[in-house]
Amino acid sequence: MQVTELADTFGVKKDTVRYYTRIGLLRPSKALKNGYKFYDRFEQRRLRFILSARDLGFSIDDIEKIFAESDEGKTPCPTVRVLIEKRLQETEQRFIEMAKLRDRMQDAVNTWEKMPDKAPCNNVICHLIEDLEIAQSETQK
Amino acid sequence: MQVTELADTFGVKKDTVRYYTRIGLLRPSKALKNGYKFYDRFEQRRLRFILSARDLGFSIDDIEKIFAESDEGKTPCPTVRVLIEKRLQETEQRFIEMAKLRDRMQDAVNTWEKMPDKAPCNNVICHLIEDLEIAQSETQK
DNA sequence: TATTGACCTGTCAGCAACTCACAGGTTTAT
DNA sequence: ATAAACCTGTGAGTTGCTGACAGGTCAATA
Repeated sequence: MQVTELADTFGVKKDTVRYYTRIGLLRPSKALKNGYKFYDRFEQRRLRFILSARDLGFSIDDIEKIFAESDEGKTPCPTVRVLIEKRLQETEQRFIEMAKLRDRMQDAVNTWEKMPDKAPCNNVICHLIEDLEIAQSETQK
Repeated sequence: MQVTELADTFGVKKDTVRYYTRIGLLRPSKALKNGYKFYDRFEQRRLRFILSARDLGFSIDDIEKIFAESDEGKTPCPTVRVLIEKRLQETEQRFIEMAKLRDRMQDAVNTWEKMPDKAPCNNVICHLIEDLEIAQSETQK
């Protein structure tokens, strides 16, 4: 299997496979006479693993660590358990921030509906943005 | 005001101010005799604006567009209204994806609690990750 | 056999929004 | 005068890809 077939098999882009290869997550042999890279069953398994781990929020760096351990014959499971805890916390955090951002944005849209456009005077760039807090506190009255 | 004081005033890093300057969002004069950049009241106002817009989810590129319009004397308000709608949708989308990811991760952690560590055999890299779907469907029985 | 065109390859550059590293200039205190 | 502390601008690195591109390969046709 070379890059195109591998990519198609797993539903990813060729460039993604090439990227994983370049950074060493995949290690195809260059056995083909024309010098093209050849991905055997083992590499296919590795790609499947990479994609599963990616879907669980592991970073490329995490996956490298996991591979390093399993390549040495050690079990990567304890590392995996530690890593996912960390990534889960980060995701939780980013989820919360994202929710806050969404609320701020929604508030802005709502508030702006009642506000007119204004040409910029020398002191103001866009009054919608700059007057937002004031406008919102007015609304609360 | 030079970079350090400006950064401290607005609670951002010097490097952030430098970055905004480098990409042209801030345009300090080089009036100081030692060649250091000087940020006047107007630039301070611009930085405040950048930070407000950033907090509302506008991208650097968006902010550039807004500045471009207001610098020409046009009102950026209509652009701002259009842009925030787009950004809000994107944020909503990412929020949803984040929630899904979080749930997948949480499921994995829960499932793994009942699973032992295993050394990698020649076919398996980390069975926690590779057996996850199987393990989860078993749990549902 | 030559040649056209399609397809395939690896490598380099670029994206967002910073952040870090670093060599060197400036200022202050001794 | 000199040393220490601080400040500056610029270049490179970060994450996880994605796109561009010049050139190699191969099957089919003339």
